[in-house]
Amino acid sequence: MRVAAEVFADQGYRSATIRDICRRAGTNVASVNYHFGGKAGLYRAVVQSGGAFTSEMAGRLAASGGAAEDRLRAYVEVFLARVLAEGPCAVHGRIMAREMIEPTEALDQLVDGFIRPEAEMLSLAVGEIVGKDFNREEIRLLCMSVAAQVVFYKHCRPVVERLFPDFRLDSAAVSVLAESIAGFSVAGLRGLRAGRLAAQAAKMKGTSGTATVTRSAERRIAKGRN
Amino acid sequence: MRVAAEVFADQGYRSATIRDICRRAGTNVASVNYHFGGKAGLYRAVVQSGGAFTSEMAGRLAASGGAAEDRLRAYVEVFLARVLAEGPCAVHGRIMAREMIEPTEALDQLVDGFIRPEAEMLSLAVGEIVGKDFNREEIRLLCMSVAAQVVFYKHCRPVVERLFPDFRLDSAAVSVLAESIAGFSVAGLRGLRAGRLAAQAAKMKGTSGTATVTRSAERRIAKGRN
DNA sequence: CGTGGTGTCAAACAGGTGTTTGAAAAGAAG
DNA sequence: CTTCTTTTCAAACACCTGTTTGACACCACG
Repeated sequence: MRVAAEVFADQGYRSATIRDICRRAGTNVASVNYHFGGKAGLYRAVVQSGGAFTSEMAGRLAASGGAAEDRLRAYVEVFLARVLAEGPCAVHGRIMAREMIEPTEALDQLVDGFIRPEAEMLSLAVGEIVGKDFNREEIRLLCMSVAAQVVFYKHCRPVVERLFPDFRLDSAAVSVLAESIAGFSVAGLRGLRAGRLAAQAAKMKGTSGTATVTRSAERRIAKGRN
Repeated sequence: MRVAAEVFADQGYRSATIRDICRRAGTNVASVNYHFGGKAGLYRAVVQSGGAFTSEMAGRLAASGGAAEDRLRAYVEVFLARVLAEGPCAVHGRIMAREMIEPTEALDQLVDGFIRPEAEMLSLAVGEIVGKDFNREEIRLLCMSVAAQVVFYKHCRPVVERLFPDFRLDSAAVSVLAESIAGFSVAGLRGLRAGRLAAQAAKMKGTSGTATVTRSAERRIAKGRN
């Protein structure tokens, strides 16, 4: 039921009431219990119904082909467009955002079915950009740094709107936003790769390395971490 | 009431029931209406009660003093520590996270009282790092990219835990996490600054700069720096 | 002792929740 | 048409929500 997806999307599973759903859908309250076995069954059906997104993502990412940086740019673009999409075709993204904050049993299947494959693609691209000198845990953190920038505008939109009332997210703004996120991320990954390479070169030579590396290394040490 | 803050923090305003709060607190259901005038009054009192955090943040940021990159690192560290803090002293952060997803009237005062001053500090640091060639809107986006990486681990923790079951967030992990976020961000901001400078230099020389050209120029710069 | 104010409590209230029920309607098969 | 299954519907059910109520205990003060 489309209206059920809509209501679940912007009210959350707990706050949504089947009476509201049925009133909007023009049907009876008892019908959902008859066809789905209850509110939970309806929700499960809604969650499982949205499955045309991963293929779209995979398609665009596969089409963009070769260069890792282009794949990352495509990832940010597609991911952001889906997450910020308006209208009825965005309910799946909104439900997923809801699930992240108020997890139900549906989150597990959502993670395994949608999020994990995308994380895999992102991880490959990030790994290529930073090079072989980063281990799996480091790459994992960097992937989350990239993905975080996208979901931020989904999860913190109320705060952003209050903080910058003139900040609008029309389709043009989404484009420059995607470019900003992708540019920042690519620059960060490249910079980290360069820094790691320089640090390794310095270690091999036994010298103290370039100015840039020395600064961040000194900072790490002088920090006196507790 | 501390237990009220606790319950509000991990149940949300709507799902939390005053009966549950009062049962845990060992008091009567009517007392909250007597003292606070209702559930909303209790919540307002709880939200306003947590006000010792901004000063701590401001103190550490002021103490770290001069270099913009150090201030950014301090920002990430303090922000992340607060956001991921466990125990009773973290309820304010958790409530703020809740407010971002399910905004109530309390969000406005939360934004003006806590978030805006921190955003101001972050904006200053980011502006210094990227240099004068970025306008307010660009810097704003970059600030959100930095902050996004921190709040990500708050908002998407359920997803992260399901995606990487071995990913633990003890205090040691938080330290390396902060270092990863800060390092990635600083590298990104530095890279963007270098790219912008190179693009401007190219434009002054009369060469036409499309996005592709700019990107390759960034690449040249990033490689040339080491 | 009495008195008024203050805080606490169990009970009740009015409204909303998901679910169940039993009857009525619609449709398919003989 | 009859019979059977499938679907729809209004009403009721049991439970939970925030709030109100009126009685009861406490306590300083006169």
